[in-house]
Order: sequence, then C-alpha cells, then structure tokens
Amino acid sequence: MLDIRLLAQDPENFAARLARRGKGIDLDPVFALDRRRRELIQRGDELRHRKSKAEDAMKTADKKGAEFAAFREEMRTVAAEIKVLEESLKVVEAELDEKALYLPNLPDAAVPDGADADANPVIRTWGEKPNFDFTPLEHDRLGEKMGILDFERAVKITGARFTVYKAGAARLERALINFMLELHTTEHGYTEVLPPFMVNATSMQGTGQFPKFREEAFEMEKDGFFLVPTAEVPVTNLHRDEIFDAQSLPVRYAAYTPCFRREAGSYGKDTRGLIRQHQFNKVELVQFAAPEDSARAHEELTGHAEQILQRLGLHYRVVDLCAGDLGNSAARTYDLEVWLPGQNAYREISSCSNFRDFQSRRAAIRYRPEAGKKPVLVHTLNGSGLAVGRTVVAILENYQTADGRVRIPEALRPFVRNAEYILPENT
RNA sequence: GGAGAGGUGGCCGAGCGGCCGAAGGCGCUUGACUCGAAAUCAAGUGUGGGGCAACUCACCGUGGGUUCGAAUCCCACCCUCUCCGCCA
Repeated sequence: MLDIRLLAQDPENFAARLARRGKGIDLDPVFALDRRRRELIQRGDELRHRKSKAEDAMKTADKKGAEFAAFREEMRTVAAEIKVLEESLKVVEAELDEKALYLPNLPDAAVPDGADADANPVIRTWGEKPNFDFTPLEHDRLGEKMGILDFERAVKITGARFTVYKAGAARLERALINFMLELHTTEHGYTEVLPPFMVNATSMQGTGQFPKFREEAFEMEKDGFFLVPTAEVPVTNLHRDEIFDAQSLPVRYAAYTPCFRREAGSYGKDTRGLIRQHQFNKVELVQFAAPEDSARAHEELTGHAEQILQRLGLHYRVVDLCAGDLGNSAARTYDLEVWLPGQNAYREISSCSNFRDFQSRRAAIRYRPEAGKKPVLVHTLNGSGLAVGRTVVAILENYQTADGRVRIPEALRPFVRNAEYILPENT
C-alpha cells in the first residue's frame, strides 16, 4: 500500500512514477476520497469535542435539574448526528481502502524502462552452458523414462499440475531442501522458520496477495484459511503489528514451505513437467531491514540465492525486471534464470524483491530508530532461495548422462549418503 | 466434541457507568550520586488519525447494542488457557 498523504503532496510526480508500469492509473478518485475522509473526521471530531465538554458539565450538574435535562436532550441529537457521520466515514474509508489496496508499488528510480519481460536487461551471467555429445532430454521425458517422475498417476490421484516424485527424484528434492536451508542458516546468517502452511486473510492482505490476487489462492472456505502461495506470507506476517528495536535489524529468516497456487489464467502455459505446478516446494529468504539498508540488503539476498546455483554448478543469468514486468508489490526485482539444456532456454528459478515499505505499511511492521522516537516502517525483502522443483528440473536436464543416469552435483552428495548418480527406477 | 476461566499499555497486573488513555510494579530513556558500575533517588516513557499551529479525536480482543456518558452493563463473534473425550 502506498502512503496517500505522500501521494497527495505531489500527485503529478507519483502518477508519472506509477505510469512507468504501463497501466493507466487514475489517482484523482483516491485523492477525492481522501479529502472527503478528512472532512468527515474534522466534523466528527468537532461534534465529539462539544459532546465531551457537555458531558463533563453533566457529571457535576444536578441530575434532577432542568439544565441537566436540557443537556441530555441536546446530546441525544448530537450523538445521533455523530453516528450518521461515522457511518459515512466508514463507507468512505472502505472505498478508499479498496482503491488504495489495489494500487501497485512505485518502481524504484533504478528500475529499467520497458513494457514486458523481453525488455529485462541481463545484468550478469555465471557459468557456462554444458556441452552434450547427445541431445539432452527435457526433464519430464527424462523423469518418466527413468521412472522417477510420475505425471499420469498424479492426475489420477489429484489432477493436472500435480506430480508424484519417486525414488531418486524424491530423494533429490528432499536433499535440495536440506542443502539450501543448511547453507542459508550456517553461512548466510538466516534463522530457520517452519511456519504454518495455511494462513488467514489478514496475512494475505499484509503481504499484498489480497485483495487483488484472491483468485490465485486455494481457499479452505469452511475455516477461512488459505494455503500459502509462498513462505513470504507467513514469515513476513510473523512481525505484523510489531515494532522492532533498531539494533535487532536486519532480521533474516529462511523458511521451507510447499507453495500452492491456482495458476488461474495460465491455462495452456507450461502444461508439461514440473515447471508450473499447483503445489511445489520452495525455500524462501525473508529480510526486514532499515530503509537506508534495504538496497544493500537486496543485493546481498540476491547473492545468497545465487550461491545455491553456484554450488550446484548450474549456469544462470540475473535479469533486472523492467517497470512493465515488475510484480505488483515490488519496488525492484532481480530474477535468477537457470539454463535448461533440455528446453534450450533460461527459466526463472528465483525472484528476489525489495518491497520497501509497501508490505510493512499494510502489515504495520515498524522499528524504532532511536529509543523514545516515533516508530518508522521497515523495509521488507524476500527471494526464493530457491524454488526446489525447478532446481530438480535444472539438475535433471544439466546433469543427465548418455546412458540414462543423472550425476549428482558434489555439493549435494553429503545429503544423499555420497551417492554419485540418480539411477533409473524400474518398478 | 463437552464443561469452565480469561482477553487491559513492551511485559506483569488493578480497574465503583462519569474524576480512566487508564493505579501499581517491571522494563526502557534521561538526570543526580559514583573513578566507573550496581544499588538508590528524581523526571520521562503507548499507538494511530485530524490540524500550519495551539490543540483535538479515536483506540482497554472484534463487531453491534443500552445510556447524555461504557474498559466497566447486554448480545454475537474471534482467540487463548484448564479439565474431560477423541486423536498423529
């Protein structure tokens, strides 16, 4: 959520910055509602003030006297008037909220111009494309052939966009989760968190999923809970309505969770394989930082996610999302795109974003820069470190051998009893 | 699922329908004392909104209601805890 008061001070500037996202956003109705809101507050305060003064007098007045009776009659009508004002205020605030909660974040000044993903500049590349003396298979063909990924039976037991992992694939997924968490917690200074996999609607609003992207969430209608679309939601909301001490920042959390997404509107996209699933595993990095530190923290966090790819020896590139491709809540985002030789393409495997105060304003997450001073909104950041299913895809495609096995990267071997290869499973 | 208890400021904990934004304690900040620290003493210390400001309004789990007036009374809901049952 954006700061309406700030926006109202310099409407043209903010409108121009929002326009970089490419969608026409009309701020005038927001400002009009904000003005109306302040009007109602002022009139209400005035009446309440008059009423409380009268009540002070009534406290000591003779309860049976004529003066008391007169006051009582007058205040009765004032109370009714206040009630009417409060009701209109409630309506105006609901409308304003509705509008304000739908406004996207302001892109950082450093965000490159551009309309869509094609305009995202590549800012660095690590490693090289592996050479094959055979034609590498796509992971889903390979996984099926090896008998370690079962897409058909997943359809039977659940439906499309779900997968059953078996044997070497299941073990690989599990090893990757452990590998990632171990690295981030022991070398990068993150505290491990294992949060609930269902959250309430307030949490979803706090991080910006609601109200705009409600269609994307799996909902437990009966209980009012939602399956987490990413660990970002429960982990960022850990500190909702809290005030950090200055010295406790930055706070860093690493969390494994499965992620559940309805993928509404992506019918026909990536229908095969593990790339786009309704349920996938992810290790997420979340940071709470002081505003002046967040840009640096963003670079750092991105580097932490990159470390995973580097240790696994996977070639990737980093792209700087342009204004038109930036997610709704983000002020700046770097995507890590891993090379997939089977698909002959780079695919997103991590997205690292700085939300600045967009989420913290919604979720009221603040810190006190100095004892006795007013609390200030923190900046929140997060990034995948990494999407586990897509990492499995990358390993299968990059490390497949001519004889139908998959070599396991050195860094991962301690997590699989030093096995060197994933072997076919013939059951 | 059944029975009961309770939700008040960073924490603990009082609170008669008006004098309660809220006693007291702890914590924290500042000052005094000290070579320094501890102890002690003194003062200060919630959040948000409106207003250029003086100032003002709201907030005692949430939402309604009664009343001139509600932290305090009534209703509904949410949450927490204890006991019983069930259960990985």
